[in-house]
Amino acid sequence: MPSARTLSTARSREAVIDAALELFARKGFDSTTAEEIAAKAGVSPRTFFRYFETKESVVFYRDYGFMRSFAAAYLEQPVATSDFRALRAAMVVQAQGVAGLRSRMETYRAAVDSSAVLLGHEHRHFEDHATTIRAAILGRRPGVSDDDARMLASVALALFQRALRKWLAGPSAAELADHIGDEFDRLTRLVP
Amino acid sequence: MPSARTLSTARSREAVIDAALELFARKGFDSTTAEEIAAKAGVSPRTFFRYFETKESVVFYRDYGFMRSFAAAYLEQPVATSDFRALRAAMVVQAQGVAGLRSRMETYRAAVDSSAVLLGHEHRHFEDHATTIRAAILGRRPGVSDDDARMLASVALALFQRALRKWLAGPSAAELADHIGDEFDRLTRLVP
DNA sequence: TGTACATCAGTGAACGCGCGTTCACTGATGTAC
DNA sequence: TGTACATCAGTGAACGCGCGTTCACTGATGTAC
Repeated sequence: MPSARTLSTARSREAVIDAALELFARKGFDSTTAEEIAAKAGVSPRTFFRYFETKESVVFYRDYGFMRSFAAAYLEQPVATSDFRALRAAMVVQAQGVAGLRSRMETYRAAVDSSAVLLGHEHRHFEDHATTIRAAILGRRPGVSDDDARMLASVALALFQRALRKWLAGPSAAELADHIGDEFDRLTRLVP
Repeated sequence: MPSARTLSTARSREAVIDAALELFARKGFDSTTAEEIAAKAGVSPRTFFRYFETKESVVFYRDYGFMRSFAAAYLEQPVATSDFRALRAAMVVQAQGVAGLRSRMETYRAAVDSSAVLLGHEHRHFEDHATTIRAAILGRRPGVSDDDARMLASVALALFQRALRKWLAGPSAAELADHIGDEFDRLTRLVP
C-alpha cells in the first residue's frame, strides 16, 4: 500500500515526463531546457534533477514491459515453426499491446527523432533488447548458434521498428499488426 | 594548385582530427574537452572551433567517398542477379577499400561507441547512406518498388555494419570480405 | 627582385548559456506513545 | 484521538564546468606594381 507521499511523488514524476515529452516533441530536445520542463510540470527546476539524473533519462523512464511480454509470446510459438516465423508471430502478438498507445508513441517518436543524443540512447537500448530476444530464441531452441540468434534478434527488432514508424506515419485506421506482418513478409520475398 | 596557406590549414585540421579521435577512443567523447584536443594537436582552443562547428562534427569530417564508390560497384553487377545478391557482391567489393584502414576504423569505432550523441549522429548518417543505396537499386532495376528498395538498402547497410564490427573485434588476419559474405549468407539461411 | 598593401589564419580574453551539483533550509507527511 | 518527534520531498541560492560565440588584435602569406 503506497503512502500518500509516494503517490504524490509518482504523480509529480508523471507530470514531469508528460511535460518533457510534449516539449521535446514540439520544440526539439536541444531547444528545451530543464527549467521549461519544470515550469510546465509545476515543480521547481531543482526538483527535475531530483527525479531524473539527466535531461535525457526522462525520455526513457517508461518501460511498458515490452520485452518481458515479448519473450513470453515468443516461447509460446510451436517448436516446429522456424525461428524467423516464430519471431514474426510473436511480434504480431505484441502489436496488440502497443496499438492503444499510438498517441503516446507519436510523441515519443518525435521527441527521440529530434535529437542525436536521444537516438544514440535508443540505439543502445536496442542492443539490450536484442540480447533479450537472443536469449528467448536460444530458450526455445537450444540448438541455434549464438551468432544466428543475435542476427535474428537484430533483424526482428529492426523490422518491428520499421513497422512502427510506418504505422505512426500512416493513417490511424491501419493496423500495426498488418505493418509488422508486411515487413517480415517483404524481407522473405526480397532476400533470396 | 593549393597555396601554402591552404596546405598548412589542411595539415593542421588533420592533426586536430587525429588528436580528437585518439582521445575520444581512449578516454571517451564526454570526458574529453575541446581544450585537451587543441593542446594535443598543438593549436589554440579557439582554433578548434574555427575548424569545426561542434565537438561532434570532428568525428565525421572524413568521408572516404565510400558511398560513391559503392554505387558504382553496385551498378556494375549483372542485371540478371537479384537485388540482394547484387548488394552482397558490391559490399564485398567495397571491402577492398576498407581493409587497409583497419587501424583507423578501430579508433573511429571506439570513439563513436563511447558516446550516445555520436551513435545518434552515425545513425542519421546511415539514413543518408540508405537513401543513396536505395537510389542505386532503383537505378539498376527501375521496376523495384520504393518500399522494397528502402528495405534492401537498410538491410544491406546493417549487414555491412555487423561484418565491420566482427572484423574489428576478431583476429586481424581474417578478411573483411569474408565477414561480409558470411553475414549475407547467414541471413539467407535464416529468413525462410 | 623589391616594396606597399591586402587578406586571412590564428589567437587571447571575456562572455552567455544550460546542465548538473552542493549546501542549507522549510514544511508536509508519517510514526511512536 | 492527540501530542511530540522523525523523516523526507521539495525548494532556493550559489556554484563549477565545458561548449560555443563575440570582439579586437597580430603576424604571416599572398598580390599588385
